[in-house]
Amino acid sequence: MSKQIYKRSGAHLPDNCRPGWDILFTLGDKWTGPVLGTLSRDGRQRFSDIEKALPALSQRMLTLTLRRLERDGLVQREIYPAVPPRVEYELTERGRSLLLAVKDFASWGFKNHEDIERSRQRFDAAE
Amino acid sequence: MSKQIYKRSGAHLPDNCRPGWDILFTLGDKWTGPVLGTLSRDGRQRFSDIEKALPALSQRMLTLTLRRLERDGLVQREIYPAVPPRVEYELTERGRSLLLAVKDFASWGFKNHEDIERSRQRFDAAE
DNA sequence: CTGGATCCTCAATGATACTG
DNA sequence: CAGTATCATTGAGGATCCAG
Repeated sequence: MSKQIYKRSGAHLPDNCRPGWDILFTLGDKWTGPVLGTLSRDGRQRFSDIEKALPALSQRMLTLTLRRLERDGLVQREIYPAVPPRVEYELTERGRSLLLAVKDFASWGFKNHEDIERSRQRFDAAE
Repeated sequence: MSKQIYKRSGAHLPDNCRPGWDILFTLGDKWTGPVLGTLSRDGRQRFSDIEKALPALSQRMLTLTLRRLERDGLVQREIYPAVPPRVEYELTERGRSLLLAVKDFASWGFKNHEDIERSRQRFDAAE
């Protein structure tokens, strides 16, 4: 058995939409977005570079997030045998294509986030 | 202060992408997708109808999920004063437009889920 | 430097009982 | 019927220490 690096899944989704929706469960966890974004913006880089780019992200969560992304074939990991170790990460073709798709989707968020904020404030004020 | 119905947030995201990405944190929780999908497919309906359509969803989580969606202005709630109570839910215009955007994005998932599955199996087998 | 192993906390979810 | 209140579970995420 492989080590469990992730328990969350889209298993509760109806069969007919699971293939499309369960990627949302990957993107929905806390650090997948920032890590993908960093790799997209700054290109191939080392573990410690990503760490520096995202100070709030703990070492442990960076490792886990990268493993999940590697497992899904969104990120490629390359190890340079040396002392001290040197490991570089880079988006795969699939990873880049995902980011393009997300970007289109994110534009909905940009267009609507102010309205949503107003909606939330109205709702909270009404209680 | 309003009752906390949700603690999760995109607060850790970089300022420049938070407006676009934090909707993913709403969609990323367990039941938002199924509930939106049900409302989209079956149209306006009662609390108990949604419950029946999603047997694995507990009453409590349905209530919470609907409140969050209502708070974001994605779902509208209408109460008919009567005994026994009758409450109907329906997607708002904003909710429908979100679903359209998700649909486009989900097509990436449909196109890639088999490759991702294979990638996962390879990764798990390699351990 | 990379990242595995442990322990700990708390938010998300589930289960159950109760009520206007 | 449509919730609310409570209690239990559990898994994501954080902190720290250790190792090749």
